[in-house]
Amino acid sequence: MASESQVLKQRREKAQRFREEGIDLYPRDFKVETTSEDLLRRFGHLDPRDLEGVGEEFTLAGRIMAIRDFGGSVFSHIQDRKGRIQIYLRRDILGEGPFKFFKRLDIGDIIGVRGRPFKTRTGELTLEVHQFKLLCKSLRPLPEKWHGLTDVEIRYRQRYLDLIVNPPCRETFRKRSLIIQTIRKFLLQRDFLEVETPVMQPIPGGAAARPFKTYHNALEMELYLRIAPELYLKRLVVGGFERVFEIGKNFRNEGISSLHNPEFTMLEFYQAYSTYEDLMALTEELFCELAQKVCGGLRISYQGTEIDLTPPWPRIPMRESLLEFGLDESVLREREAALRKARELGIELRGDESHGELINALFEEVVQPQLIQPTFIIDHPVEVSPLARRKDDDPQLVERFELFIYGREIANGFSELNDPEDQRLRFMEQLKRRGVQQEEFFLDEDFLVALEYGMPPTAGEGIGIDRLVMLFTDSPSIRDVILFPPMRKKA
RNA sequence: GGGCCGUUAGCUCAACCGGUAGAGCAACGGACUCUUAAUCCGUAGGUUCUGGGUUCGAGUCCCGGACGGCCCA
Repeated sequence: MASESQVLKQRREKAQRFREEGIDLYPRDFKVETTSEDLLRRFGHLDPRDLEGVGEEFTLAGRIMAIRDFGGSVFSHIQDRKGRIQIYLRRDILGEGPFKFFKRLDIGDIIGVRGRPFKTRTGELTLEVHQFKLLCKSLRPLPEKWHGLTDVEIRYRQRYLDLIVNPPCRETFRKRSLIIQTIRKFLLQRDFLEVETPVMQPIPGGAAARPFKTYHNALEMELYLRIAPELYLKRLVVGGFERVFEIGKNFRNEGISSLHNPEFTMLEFYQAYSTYEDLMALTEELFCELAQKVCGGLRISYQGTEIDLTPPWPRIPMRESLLEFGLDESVLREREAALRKARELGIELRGDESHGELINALFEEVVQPQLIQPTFIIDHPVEVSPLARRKDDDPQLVERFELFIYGREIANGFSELNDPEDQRLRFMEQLKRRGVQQEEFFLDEDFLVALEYGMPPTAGEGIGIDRLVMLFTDSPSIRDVILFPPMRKKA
């Protein structure tokens, strides 16, 4: 660094003086007995007088977040993983030397304290410090204390600062963890087996997306970061793991937006001897449990809109949904009418789309944005669902559902296609449709072989965890629920 | 990829029509033994994102670039 700011220089000089005085700025192994939250829970409700009877001392540690110096006494707040607690230091309790030393500490330093809880005149539970120890010297000033840190660029690039000074940020990521734990428990309780399948795949399948490419030197082969775990999880169902799930990262080499991140976390689960109807019911159950645990009820607020998760949620066939939202019946009957309508709406098209693809495009344009309350759209065209089982009474449609909330796709599931012949046909059709413009040409023969050994009738589902967390934490952008979103290199 | 907006002290933000770049917090020195945005007195702190251009003079106007945000494809 060419020119260091004044504040940084002062801090380094101070640290240097401490070192010269023989003070260890980074000592090891300070044992903590309790947390701010624990003390507040145990003593916060007590009467000041009753508290005087508590002679016990407690040891905890945290980062100094505020200092109010009164000369002979100092109030300060320290922050640990559970929250903040006020501490109180007095010259006549600590003695001249230690008291003076404390006054030389900075906001941002980490200290360990031991003392007795009491209540101040204003009723705040406070630790009267009898001993303290510097545990880590901070060399940089923290962002300002009451505006906090608002610069989004710094919040993403230096997430640790966001976490230190912005409580809602900590809350969001705690909730993210709680959501994942709740999902895991929910599935384990239902006898699902948690598995891990390859992230690096020779043939990226299970979705339509551009993959990231990499190369393995020893194997001398090109590998792709997975765009979905689907085909591997179904191999496991063939293998007899009748209920499996995986929570992990998928990677799609596509644009970034408030709803899209190149790496994102996905839950996929597969349940044999089930249908998409079973999974819709299971999804309702799962979301209810999540809403209760994370938000305390089934009515949640997202970006100022109330979302009511009370089941059952409407199940609307995709074709019917088009009529419901004002499209003419002719778009369902004739491909030409659908194409005309799509053009009229300004949907970008190649022109050779199948009728089913057009219907799906019309749905996404016209209906999807209006699905604010939880809604299952079911029975998609077969052309946009190459891995789903056809409906027995209409082979042009499949047993599939997508869950939409706030106009966003949150979950996608279907009765799995387990007829290897049909699967091969469907793959071929996909390739025919996309192969021309896509340089990479994939057909997962190994997966087809697995299906030929026989996969029981199975239903499977994927849920985008990041979007789920956005919903339950009222976060407007996917970057708010990803600890370290990707950023261009700083200039 | 396109459009719009933003980037000024460590942080949050000002700066009129182009005329010496300022405040609060943080920091530094001092006073103060129940404060919590503590208070009071004093001090210091700037490559105004970057590179060009216009001008007597640019944080401000023009052009290029970087990074970020929002919207669109």
